[in-house]
Amino acid sequence: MDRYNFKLVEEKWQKFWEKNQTFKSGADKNKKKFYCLEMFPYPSGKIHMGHVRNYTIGDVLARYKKLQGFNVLHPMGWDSFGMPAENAARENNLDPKDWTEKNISTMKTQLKKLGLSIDWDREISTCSPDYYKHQQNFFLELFDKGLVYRKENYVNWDPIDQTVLANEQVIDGKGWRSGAQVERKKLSQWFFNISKFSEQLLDGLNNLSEWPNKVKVMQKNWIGKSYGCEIDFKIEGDLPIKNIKCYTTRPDTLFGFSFLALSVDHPLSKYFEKNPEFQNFKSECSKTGTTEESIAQAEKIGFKTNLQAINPIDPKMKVPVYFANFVLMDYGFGAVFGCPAHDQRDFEFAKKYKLNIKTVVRPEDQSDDYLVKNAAFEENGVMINSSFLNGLKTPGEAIEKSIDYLTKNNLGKKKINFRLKDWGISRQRYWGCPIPIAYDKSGNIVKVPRKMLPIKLPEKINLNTKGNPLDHQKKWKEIKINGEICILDTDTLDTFVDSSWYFLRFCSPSENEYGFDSEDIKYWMPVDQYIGGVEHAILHLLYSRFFMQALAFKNSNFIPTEPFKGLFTQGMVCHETYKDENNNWLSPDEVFSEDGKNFFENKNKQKKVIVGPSESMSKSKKNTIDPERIISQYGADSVRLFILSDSPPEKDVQWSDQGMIASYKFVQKFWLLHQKIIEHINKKDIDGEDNELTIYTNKLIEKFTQSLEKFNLNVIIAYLHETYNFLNKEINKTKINNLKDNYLKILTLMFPLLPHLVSECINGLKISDKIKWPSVEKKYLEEKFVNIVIQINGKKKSLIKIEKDLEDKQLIESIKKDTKISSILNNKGIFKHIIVKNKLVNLIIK
RNA sequence: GCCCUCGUGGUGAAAUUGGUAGACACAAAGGACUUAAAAUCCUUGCCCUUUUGGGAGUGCCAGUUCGAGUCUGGCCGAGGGCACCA
Repeated sequence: MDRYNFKLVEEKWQKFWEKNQTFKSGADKNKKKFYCLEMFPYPSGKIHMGHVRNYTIGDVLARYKKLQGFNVLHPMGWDSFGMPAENAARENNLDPKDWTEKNISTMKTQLKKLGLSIDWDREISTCSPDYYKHQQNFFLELFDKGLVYRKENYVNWDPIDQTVLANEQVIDGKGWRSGAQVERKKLSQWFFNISKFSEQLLDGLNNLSEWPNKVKVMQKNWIGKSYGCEIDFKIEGDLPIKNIKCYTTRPDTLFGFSFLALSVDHPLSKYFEKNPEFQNFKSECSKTGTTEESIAQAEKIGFKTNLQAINPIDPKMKVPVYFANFVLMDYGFGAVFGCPAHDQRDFEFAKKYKLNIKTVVRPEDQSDDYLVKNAAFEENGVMINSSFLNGLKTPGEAIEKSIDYLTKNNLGKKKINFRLKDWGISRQRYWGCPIPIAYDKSGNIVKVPRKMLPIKLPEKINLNTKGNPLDHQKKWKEIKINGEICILDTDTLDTFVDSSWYFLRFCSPSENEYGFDSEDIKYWMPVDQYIGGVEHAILHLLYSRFFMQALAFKNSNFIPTEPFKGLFTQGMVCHETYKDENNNWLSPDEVFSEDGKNFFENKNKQKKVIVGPSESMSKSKKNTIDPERIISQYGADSVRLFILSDSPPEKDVQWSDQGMIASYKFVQKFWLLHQKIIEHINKKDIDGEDNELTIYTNKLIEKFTQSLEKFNLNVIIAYLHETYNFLNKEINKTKINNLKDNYLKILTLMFPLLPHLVSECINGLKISDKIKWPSVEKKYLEEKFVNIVIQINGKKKSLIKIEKDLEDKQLIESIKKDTKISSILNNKGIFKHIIVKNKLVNLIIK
């Protein structure tokens, strides 16, 4: 018998698929389609195990759907703009383009070795001008629709590197590279008006029945719809401002009003600019940075003004006005009405500045003289000390009545607010899509005419400059528009813009005039199954949903839909972490163990290794396993099998060398079994039908298909082992007349998981027709005998095999004859019995 | 602090959705084959019993039910998300 040579076989079939264009999506638009998409990778250098898992899951699905007769679109591309290229280029004095292209070529070769069923003719790369020229066009389209605007916004500013930092580049309030204290700085930047679609984006979630609930909840919280009220406060003091608008969700607690707090960026702050104490306070606030973490940890501080705010609902009540660090300018109106008794944050502020704390809500089980003492009371309750609201339940009645009152007296109105902020898309970086906007001599915005697109990035420029590299490109910046010299915007677009429409581009990757062809979109969209990491649960997925809305806005040819009908978020690949005595990370290759418990360094076998917890594979912790090495050692099929076998795909999976070897052995074992089966088939001397094998096969088809539909890929691999065990045991007893048919069906089930091995096996069956996903023949699922569990008082006591569909009386009689049961019954009377047809009988005895 | 998810053998996990708990696999121990090793195959798995057999058992405590890993309430633990959002 031959050993299975995965190297030869895998190479052979990969060549075969390529030559026959097996994975090219069909042009026939009358056929049922299936769009299977995995999140496209950032070309960081080499593929990692996370990619292997992600793309294997997608590949199993794509191959399965293809066998079911769907016209499958399964493309791949590169999310190739972004900071790593720029950083790597700067460090090694390279060009980001060269670096990126080299990585793409490496990773493409690696992905091909995995045997993925990808239509490579549709490959796209976001850093290619062929791609981003359409994106620049979309930018202008949205600009014309009024969905893009320019606004001053705060950024994390590194004063040493003279650059803007992303939130994750700020560590403990300091720049990751320079270590300088990060400042808040105002910059004029471009924004997409995503908040305009808050309502649609929230509503749309209800239709996404094939999305994980977790992701929908995260998006819902992110959008953050709240029901409340907008209130006008009159201001007394020596300033020309006489009114301040506030947003609140608790207008019922207005009688507990104790201070008004403003953001330091509130328009009113301009009257305090010259006050040195206010300046101090403001810079104190700005030191906290813009990261959420730092804001959350900051102490609540305030700056008292000489102003007073009047309670609209009780004009005799006048309270001080403060500036406070906990009030954000971009939510509500940058002003908060403080009610310390019923808001913990206000409570802490009031304690610190010794402000009045008036209780206006009591718990339902307390009397009207209830007083708030150590913490704010934020629960449901009953109104007290609140004039016409007294005795009402809150929230509910009391909120309704207070809004009614404010509306009738023209003091405020009902308002729905969203937490979702507009999407800032300007990045002060080189390696991104240039913004197709220029400025004339007077600084006015000038759109770059469409026929001048794309605005290409300048190549081979010096990146070792301070600030934004494009700023230094004097020649590039100058552009003649309608005869006038203008200066291009030197910012580039957030790379999330690139990935917000790439799934549309895959439908028409070579369309030249526009980003996509509307006929193609109508056929292929939405993506039937999108697969990727849960880390993109909010931003990428929300932005993509927004992009569909924005394209459809004021465009009757484009119907707004959800881009991703089904979403699957796979878990990460984890590995134990290792450190040496000096606390340096060690890679799995650098350690060894004889007993699996004690680990030592390879270099110096005396040195003990500290084994840390298993964490998701990352270069920084050195706990990675290189897929390329594993593929060349064990073959693509074995790796695919292992990466899916140990855990459900939505959960994290533990890398295990033993598990990997076991998968490899399975492939080898199966090949031996295959040869035995072929030998058997060729005997042609045992007559008759083999019902047992046919029944087994049909049961398998049923449960295999069900589990596959539910993405229980680890379970179908268990069935695979079961099937191997069954065939291996039964093969010599099997009659061969229908062996070939059943075996082909079994191989077809296995094909999506182990495409190379199975292709080779099917080849050995000498079958000329194309294989199809097998369907269940119901008649083989019906059995004459069933196993019935016998319980006594709810506890399992025995199991009998008996004819199906017996009458209750007959069944009970047969059960009484069972030796175990009769000995337990011992002539005791049966008090009651419960029968679950063909499954279980529960006898109740005293 | 709020929201979500999850707790099953030594390990990764199954369980037709309220009906045989631990399928399948990894690891371990014992055995078979072998001159030996590797490879392969078989058996075992918590407690009591020599065996036949019996019992406990799905984080903990209650409840619903003929019957609970699955449903309800409370508690404990782990993971993830959000957070001065007014």
